[in-house]
Amino acid sequence: MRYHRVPNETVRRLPFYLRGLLLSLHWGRLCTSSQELADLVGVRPWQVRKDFSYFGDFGTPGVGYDTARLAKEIKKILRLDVVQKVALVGVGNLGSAILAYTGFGIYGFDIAAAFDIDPKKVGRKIKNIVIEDVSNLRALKKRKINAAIIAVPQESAQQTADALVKAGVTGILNFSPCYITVRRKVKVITIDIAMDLARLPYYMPAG
Amino acid sequence: MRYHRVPNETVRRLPFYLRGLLLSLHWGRLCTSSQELADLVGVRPWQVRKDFSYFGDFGTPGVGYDTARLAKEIKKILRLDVVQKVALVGVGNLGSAILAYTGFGIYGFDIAAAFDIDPKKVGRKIKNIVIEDVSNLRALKKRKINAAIIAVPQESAQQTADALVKAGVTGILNFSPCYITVRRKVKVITIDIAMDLARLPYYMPAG
DNA sequence: CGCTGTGAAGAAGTTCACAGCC
DNA sequence: GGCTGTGAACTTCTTCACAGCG
Repeated sequence: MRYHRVPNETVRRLPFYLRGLLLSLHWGRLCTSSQELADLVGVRPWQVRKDFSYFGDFGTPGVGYDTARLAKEIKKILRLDVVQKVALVGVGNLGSAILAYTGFGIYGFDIAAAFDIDPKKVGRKIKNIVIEDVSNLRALKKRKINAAIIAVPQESAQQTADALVKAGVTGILNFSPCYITVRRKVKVITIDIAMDLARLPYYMPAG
Repeated sequence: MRYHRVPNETVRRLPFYLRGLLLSLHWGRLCTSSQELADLVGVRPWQVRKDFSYFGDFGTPGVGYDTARLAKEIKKILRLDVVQKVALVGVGNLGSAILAYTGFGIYGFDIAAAFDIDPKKVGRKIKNIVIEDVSNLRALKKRKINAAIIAVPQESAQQTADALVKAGVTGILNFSPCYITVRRKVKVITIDIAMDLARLPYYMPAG
């Protein structure tokens, strides 16, 4: 199985497995079976085994997976074994919430800089980070930041992305409700909150 | 094609099409072709046509789709043609940002109530909404609210979901980084920001 | 001609069932 | 006996290619 292409869906599930394993580890479980891990993340055991099989033989038959080792392996696969510096662009309501969020740390992310276009915000300090003017984006490469979170209004999302790519950013998490085009080699993941909410009623029984 | 099961992926794309159509409408386009719409949302034209074909013949050969009509049809399919009342539980950083967000309106959502467990927050007013104590969740059914957004800390997410389901909620948008179990018939969509960020480095060229 | 709608072909992802190891 | 790893079957989704209508 080792030589197959890894499905995108498998990659999407890896962070979920990691979360489950860290939880399992936190509970003191030295060993975690595919069944236990599956229950923790809401999938089926064979899916778990199949997913891991793309990367190697991590488990021990009759026993399960070494919790700590598997967590480490997944971190390596996802390249979360080194600290990933991230820039935040747009410190409005959502941007501020992201800055205040402490959940990124366990995955090795460090929000190392924050930018805004509003002169009233520039210079203010949130969580030890001084908000800079967006013109400073140019210097991102020098600061070894190559991922960014976009939390600006929709109408400036594309130009923000363009500036980021120009500054050497190769990964973007976009919270603006719009489709962003970038050159191949740059990965954009868009989270559109309203869009996810919008498909909820479809699945809800009539009321 | 009309009698086939609708793929989940198609349902996931419908809100994107709706966003594109509303944009097209905003630009005064009476007619939108599958090619134009595809460009607006980042898919291929045949995907657009196939997706719509599950629901009916909305287009005119040689011309395209009547922009306003198609938007209306999608709203009907997604049940966004009636106002959907939504409750927000957890008015922390993220919850406040969601309350302040104005992007839900165009899809017919009305955040009609907000709840928190912190007595210091209860009674405060944000955007014309008075924050209530979580014990008031019980009355949701009477208030005809059957969808909710969970923005509470991870450790209270499951119990919040349980309380919501008990109160008659059948659709939940969950922002807590954890897997929530509910009985069949209740739809949960989870947005885990850190999880989406966590798969970004995998796709980024080494740096 | 241009653009839609769709069966059929192809690709991608999931589930099964069981061999094999502890 | 228990649990992993995986080819093969199956299901789901995407893409193609083109008939058919305006």
